[in-house]
Amino acid sequence: MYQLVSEVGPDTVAVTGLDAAGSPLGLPRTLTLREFRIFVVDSEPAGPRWVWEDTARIYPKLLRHEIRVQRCHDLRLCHVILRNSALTAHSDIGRGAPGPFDEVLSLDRPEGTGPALFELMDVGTSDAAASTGLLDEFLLQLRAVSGSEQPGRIRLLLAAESAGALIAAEMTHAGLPWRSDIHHDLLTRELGARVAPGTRPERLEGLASRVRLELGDALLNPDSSTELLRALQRAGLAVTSTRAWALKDLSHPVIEPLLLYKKLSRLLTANGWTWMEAWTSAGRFRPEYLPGGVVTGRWAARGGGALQLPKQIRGAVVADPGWKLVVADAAQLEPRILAALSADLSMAAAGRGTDLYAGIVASGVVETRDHAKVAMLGAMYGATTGESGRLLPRLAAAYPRAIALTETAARAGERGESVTTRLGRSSPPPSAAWHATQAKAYDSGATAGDESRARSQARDWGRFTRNFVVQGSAAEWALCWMAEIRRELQTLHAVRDGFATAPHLVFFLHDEVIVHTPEGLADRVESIIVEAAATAGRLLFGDFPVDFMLTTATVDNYAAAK
DNA sequence: TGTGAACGCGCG
DNA sequence: AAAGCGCGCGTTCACA
Repeated sequence: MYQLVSEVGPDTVAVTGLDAAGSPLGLPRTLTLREFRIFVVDSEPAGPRWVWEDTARIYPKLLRHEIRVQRCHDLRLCHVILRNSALTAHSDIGRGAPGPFDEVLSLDRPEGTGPALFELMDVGTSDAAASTGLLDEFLLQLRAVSGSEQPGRIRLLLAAESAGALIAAEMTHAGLPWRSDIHHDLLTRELGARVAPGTRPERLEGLASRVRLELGDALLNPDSSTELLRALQRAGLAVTSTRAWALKDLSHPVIEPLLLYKKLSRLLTANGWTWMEAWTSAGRFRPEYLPGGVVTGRWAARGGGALQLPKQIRGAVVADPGWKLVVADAAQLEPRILAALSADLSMAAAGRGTDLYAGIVASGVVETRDHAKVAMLGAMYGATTGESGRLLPRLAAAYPRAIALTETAARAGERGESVTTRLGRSSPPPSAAWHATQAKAYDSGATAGDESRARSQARDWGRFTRNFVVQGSAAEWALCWMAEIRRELQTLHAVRDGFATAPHLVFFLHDEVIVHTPEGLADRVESIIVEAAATAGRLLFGDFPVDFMLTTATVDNYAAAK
């Protein structure tokens, strides 16, 4: 049922079989990684769940030893969920004093460095003690789940979160196919020939000179927002910021070269040659993903800006010869999630078999797709002004259940309460400073300033909780989608096949995945991805009739996907 | 010389 | 004045 794995040395693990209740079936066995590899291959047909402290810490090492597992339970990630979830608030984990699992150790330490959690547990460092520390935590987690009001949901969430951790490590291991030669050519074409770091390539320097000339300031550093703002104001432009959107509609000869300078300067500093050498090697981009890195349950990434990969350079993501990239993104994911969360049949119907925003237009709610989109985003983000604010009443009239859900979440946040996603991830409580500001507004001596500060801060938190429910539930859908894709991809090839021969996930961006696959399997991969979206919808929302539509493309390079 | 805030911009 | 959510990262700039 379960196999509890603890690291007891650089190349050894202790493994203990557990029954469904978490009771040990024997004593821990200490195995070298070579032995463990054989053990895993022999055990996998029985479908065990491998329980360990921290996937980000142990699994990269296993992958380097060609060890892959189907399922795991990540104690670190699951602890965070159970500790905060309203569904397990009455469990020992929910109520207990902070322990070693409340430290966010692995977020700050690269893989394989620093002590394992059990070493901080003050239980001794023998193999048995290491296993005992993890087992105690696992038992607490099992009890928290079984004692929850919604054990099915929280159990699915823990499984999905853990699957995500496996996928993240596997994606880093496999890497995103990257053609440095194409990247280099693109940089050279856009910026000019490569020059030493700290200096500007020819084309960029030319643009900087034009900006200086048009603003009559020969010493201006266009990278300094302070200097730039003063120079723009001296030139007679009524601006208070140098952001591109604030400049784009102004009529002045400096604007065109300045906006181009900003665009290219960003390319150079964020994804130029320095980035290429730091983050790509041997034809792969290997970012480090951080599952659970965002409070809502979205992933974050560290180094290389994996989740900000600009469209500008996606042409460098190219399938290997004889392979294809299957790119899929969930169309209008968050509004569909909102429709299902709120059981709003009208909104679900608007998205059935079609672009959801187009469906809103077809229902006569608003006139254009752009209006439908800006109104929906405004409803989910809490916009009150501008076009979005003006359109909101029409949306509320057409989709009262959906809009009521967002409003209810916002009001809860304004009162300082937490909100919970579909599967049971709860928002963090506001800080002590937040409560202090609220309390101050109710003091007898409160000033108008105290009151408006408190109101504004309450609304800020309301916008956060309003969005938390939708963004967090969408993240859960995406994790289930990806876990299903991963599981089904493995039916396409023998279990022993590695990343060099079998289709595998190589990229994930909130509501979008890329699978790298041998050309001949691309059609079947695409079907798997589409079917997995429907499965994820059923896992979260049962029979509620909401479509999760995808845009899919089988391409040679990522830029061709959109 | 190091540190952290502010700014700006990339992604969803 | 405030102003729609969530992130990471590079640069500048003020300050210890």
